[in-house]
Amino acid sequence: MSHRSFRLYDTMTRQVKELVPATPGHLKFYSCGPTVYSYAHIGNFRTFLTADLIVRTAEALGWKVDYVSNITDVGHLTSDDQDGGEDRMEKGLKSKEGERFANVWDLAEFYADCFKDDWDRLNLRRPLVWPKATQHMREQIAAAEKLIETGHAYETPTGVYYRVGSFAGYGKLSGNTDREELITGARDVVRDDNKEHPADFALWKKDEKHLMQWYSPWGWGFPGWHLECSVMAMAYLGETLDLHAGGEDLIFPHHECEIAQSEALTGKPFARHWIHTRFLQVDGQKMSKSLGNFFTVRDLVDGKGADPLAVRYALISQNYGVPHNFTMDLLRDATQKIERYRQCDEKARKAINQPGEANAAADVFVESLRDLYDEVLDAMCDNLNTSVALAKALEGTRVILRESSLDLPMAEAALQFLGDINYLLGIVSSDRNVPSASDTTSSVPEAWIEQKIQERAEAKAAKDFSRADQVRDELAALGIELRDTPEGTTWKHRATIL
RNA sequence: GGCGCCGUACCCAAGUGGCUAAGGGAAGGGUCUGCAAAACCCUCAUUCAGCGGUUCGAAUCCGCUCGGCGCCUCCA
Repeated sequence: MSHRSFRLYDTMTRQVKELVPATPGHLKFYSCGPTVYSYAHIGNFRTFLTADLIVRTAEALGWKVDYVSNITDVGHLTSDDQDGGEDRMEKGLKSKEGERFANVWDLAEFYADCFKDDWDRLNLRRPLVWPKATQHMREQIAAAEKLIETGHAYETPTGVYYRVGSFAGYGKLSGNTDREELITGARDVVRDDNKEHPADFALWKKDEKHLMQWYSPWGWGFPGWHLECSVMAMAYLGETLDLHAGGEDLIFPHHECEIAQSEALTGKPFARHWIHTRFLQVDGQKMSKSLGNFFTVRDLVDGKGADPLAVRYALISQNYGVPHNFTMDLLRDATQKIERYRQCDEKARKAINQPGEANAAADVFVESLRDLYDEVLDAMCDNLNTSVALAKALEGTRVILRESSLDLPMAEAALQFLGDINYLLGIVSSDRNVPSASDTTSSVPEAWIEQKIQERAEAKAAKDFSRADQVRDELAALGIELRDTPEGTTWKHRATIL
């Protein structure tokens, strides 16, 4: 459909290369999702937004996209050790936040639902499916059995382990190919003398006390963390994925182990292209609760009154391949941009219904918007260069807003442009009706606001400007911003982020 | 120790061998407005952390120095 090639950095080959689906124009894409033991934070969402932008770009190119993103609802141990690690679900349940849940299953379901709400609020495309690890236990057990049969895994008194030495390609993604180095690294956390090699990882853990357990050929227990993604990816997308994505921390060990398992199972490459999003920092430092720079979507939207689309804008404003620094300044900046798109959208919609007189500059206008959109798409195809894409898109808003009036062809071109930009970047309006800050923070009745505006209009008409300003200040104190336009005064809730 | 990234104006940031170093914010000036807000227009880096090298030519390639950061079996 398009002559454009979609170029993306590939972690495996360490270079930017064209993303080429096995079936041209049909992308099979798996993106690693969160473990739902708590609310997902904005760093998690930065990674999911990378996947979202890939889906959107591919679709803008006219591709069909089979997009799968999992939800990990099993609390894997924080180590493979039988006594050292703590289960993350269990930890979540024992935390203050977790006190309200009766068990880990309820906790997982609650946070999975929250996760989907936040996903919608940030206007991410929904995947074809959001498979859960607990729904694919049978396949995970079958995969472990097969790996034992083929000599890639072995059973011990504590579980089933993948024999890393049986897979020649182990380390090809991360570069961690030195077995001795792996021993050094593994020694810190993993002390299981039942394993043949310290780098061997668990496919199944025997544990009759675990809060989530299933019956297997090896007795009661639960699956290893890496197995679920191999199994779910293959269940929905086949043995070889076109693209597999995740956060940079997943390169090793998670994706390395997925490759080892999957390729040992099928004898085929697991994914043709790998992409990883660098971590999000906040105020120049790694997010952490102790530093007080740890934000969830709801912290920003419900807590600080941020516009969800502005959060989205801020998170995608830097290329996924370099660390991104999130700050309140950045969010404020993004809020302004989102507001400008809204204004643009309003102007275009108004002009469709009431077009201005024929404008001699219409041809130039239409052409420049078309050219700008092409540049935006080009930028996205160039390894998701969002900085350039957003800059070019913003130039489009200026083209639209500087015209005093739009004739019909211009209005149509403007709406087309905004629609295309929104389809590709998701920053103009949300695909779904989701609760926004103004819905949840508003305690002021609209009728009262309208009454105040009327009061101000009367004061203005009587040239009693001090009275008019007094009304405006009163509303401003409640977070309501007035804007006088030729058609009258409008109002909106001001984002309260400061 | 291993692997990797970054350092461009007051701030964010694109550009990675050659036309005038994108874009945004802030700031200053202007249009509009009763005044604002928003929007629009104009101005705003002879220079790309520092030093040295390669080249006809470098912010872009190479080396060194300084500064900041990430990952290395909990993690998006």
